Parts: sequence; structure tokens; C-alpha cells
Amino acid sequence: MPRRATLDTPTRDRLIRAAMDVFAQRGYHGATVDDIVAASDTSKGAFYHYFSSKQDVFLRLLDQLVQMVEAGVEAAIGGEEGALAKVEAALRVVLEVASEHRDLARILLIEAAALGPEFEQSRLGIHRRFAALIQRHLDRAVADGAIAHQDTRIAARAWIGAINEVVTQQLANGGDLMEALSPLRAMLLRSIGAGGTP
Amino acid sequence: MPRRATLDTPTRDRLIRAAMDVFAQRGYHGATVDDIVAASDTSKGAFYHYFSSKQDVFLRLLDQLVQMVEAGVEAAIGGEEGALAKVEAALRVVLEVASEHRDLARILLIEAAALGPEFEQSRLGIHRRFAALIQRHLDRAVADGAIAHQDTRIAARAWIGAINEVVTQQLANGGDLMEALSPLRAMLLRSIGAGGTP
DNA sequence: GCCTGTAGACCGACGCGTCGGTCTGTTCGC
DNA sequence: GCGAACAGACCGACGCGTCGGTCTACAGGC
Repeated sequence: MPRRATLDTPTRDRLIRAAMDVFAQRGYHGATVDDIVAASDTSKGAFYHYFSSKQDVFLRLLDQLVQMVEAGVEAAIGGEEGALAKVEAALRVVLEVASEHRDLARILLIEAAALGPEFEQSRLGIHRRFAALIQRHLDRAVADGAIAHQDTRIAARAWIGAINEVVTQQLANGGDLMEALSPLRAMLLRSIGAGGTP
Repeated sequence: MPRRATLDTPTRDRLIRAAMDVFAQRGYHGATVDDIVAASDTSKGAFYHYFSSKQDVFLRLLDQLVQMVEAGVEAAIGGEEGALAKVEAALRVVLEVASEHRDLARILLIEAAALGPEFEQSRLGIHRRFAALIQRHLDRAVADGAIAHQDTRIAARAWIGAINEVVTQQLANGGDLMEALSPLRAMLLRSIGAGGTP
């Protein structure tokens, strides 16, 4: 009699959402399963019904977030012509998403790093996944002759790091992210030798 | 009769050293005070005699490491003439230090980020400290006319992030750091519009 | 020289809160 | 009435920090 509904918004969803909030707020180690349960307004039983452990939710959450961002980036890229334009579009999407969903960004960029050696692999995997995406397009830009031949693997990593840091600091300072977009874009493009435009 | 010596190497030193090892190996949350005590071959009592908490040692350790790196960078910078040469020297020092003391680098770059919101401030502080150092020299390079006028605050942050990421990935992959130095330096210099060199 | 008294470095067993995870229900759709 | 989806009381390990105690060094009275 007490409980009702929760069929249209499955319990699992509520749990994931709550997990996102709680992890974003308190960090992985700071968050307790009880916190997540309380925030989701479900129960410990429900939690362990859908997830095998705290680590399990976190990893699934991470994966979901990565997929969302990747999908957004791919969509933005698809709508542009020319390798450099694609790169710029991707950059804009990432900054927009980070700007609108700070908590999400916190989890992906900071919390994912905050797990100690045990999780190191999945964190590196995430970064590599994004780096690979960037590298792919940089390689195409090289092939198209838009930019000179260079070490695109290092370049892609450097970009990830630069974006990460600028976003993180800007989030922490409460500054406007889009404000940082322009100088950052200019820097990144210059860094691969595509500064002045054709 | 059992205990001996340890007069030339004070207990506190042993504890800090042990803390460095343990934190580097298991991460902040993975490390226990008992681990540190065991590794230092002292005692729980000694630990709490010198430090007020686990967090306390960690913060002191961080500070010590930051000072070491800063000192090394400043020294390298002092020996160079010209703003750009200074920047290059600083970059080389950072990569060298990271290369030689991977565990140290792990703590500063990875573990310091792995602490959750409570420690966020000190982590951001560390990055800001390095960023400020870089920005100072970039500003001088601008003043000298070596590079064009630009947003050096964003540039400094982007550099920190780029270096951080490249080093971290290289450390994780077991790759040679100095190998990444050349392309990274080229990128960073290009990014501020100082590509060709005089 | 020796003994007593004191300070403070150091020891390590244990208390106690915390938190992941389990287990016994209870409800509800079929 | 059976099983899946939940509820929530409970368990047990783990780890931080404490706290009563020891041991060494040294000062000072005799």
C-alpha cells in the first residue's frame, strides 16, 4: 500500500540519477550507498537488486556519460564540412556540455580520476577514448593537407588535458565557460599549426 | 637494547618517506595509517605524535613535493636568458623530474586529484600555483615582444593541463617521457604563437 | 658518581563509528 | 500462490584515532 507507481520511471533510473547527483556532490569515496538510496527515495534492497556493488553503479554511470558526450560530439561533427570545422564543432560541444552539466563534468573529469589505482584503468580508458576520437580527426586534417604532418597522438592527449584543466578551473572559479572558449580554441588550433586560417 | 639508532634519521622523516611510498602505491583512500606505520617501521603512536591525521600527512607531503618541483623549475629558469628559453627550460625540468620520480609524479598529478571535494581546494591551489608560475613568464615573453598579446591566464592553464595529461598517460603506459618532450614542446610553443623560433 | 624526578618521544592494543553488503520479509502482477 | 521487485533491519569488517603506558635523556640534589 505505501509504495506506488515507479513503473513509468523505473527504479533503476532513479537510482542512477541519484548516484549521479551524489557522486558529483561528494565524490566517489565520500558518497555512501545509503546516500544514494536516500536521494533516490528507494531502498537498499532496490539498489542491490539492480547493481552488484557501489563500484558497479559508478562504472555504469561513467560509461553512460561517456556515451552521451561521444554521441553529442559525433553528431556535431557530422554536421560540419572540413576537418578543421569538425574539430572546432567538437570543441564547442564539449565546452557547452560541460557548461550546462557541471556535475556531469565533475564526475567525468575529476571524480573518475579520484578512485585510486584500482580504477586507474577505466579512467585512462575514458581519456584514451576521447583522445582517439580527437586523434582520428586530426589525422584526417593532416591527410587533407589542412595541417602539417605531426605527432597527433601526443597532440590529442595534450588537447584533452588542456580542455580538462581549463574547464575544471573555470568550473571551480564559477567563471563562464563559453568565455574561455575563444582563447582556448585559438590556442588549440595554433598548437597544431592551424592558427591563421587558410 | 632492542631499539637502536634512528637518531640521524628522525622518526618524522621516516614517516613522511613511508607515506610517500604508500600513497604512491595505493592512493590516498587505499592507503591506511597502519600501512604507513608498517612501512616506516615506527608506530601508530609516533605517527599521531607528528601528525594530527592521515589528511595532515598527505597535505604536508603534497606541499613538500610542490616546493621541490617549484624550486627545481626556478633554478632552471634562472640559468637561462630570454623568456622563451626560460619556458623551455622549465618544461624540460618538469618532464625530467616526472620521469625520474614517477611515484612522486603520481601523487602530485593523480592522487592529488583523487580526493573528492574536501581536498579540491588544495588540488586547485597546486595547479594554480604552477599556472601562476607559467603565466608570469608568458607575460614577460609578451612584454619582451617575443610572442603576441594574448590571454596568458588561459594559456597557462591549458599548458598545465596538457603537460599533466601527457605525462600521466605516458607514465601509465610505461612510455619514455623524454620521448614526448619534443612534440609536446613544439605544440606548446606553437600554441602561444612562438613556433618557428628566431 | 648516584639516585630521583620530570619531560617528552614513542608504543600498540583497543574502542567505536562507519559503511558496504546481506537476509528476511512483504507486496503485487500474473 | 509463485516469483520478481522491492523494503529496511541488521551484520561484520575495517580503519581512524585514542589512551594508558614505557623508555630514554637529562637536570639537579646529595
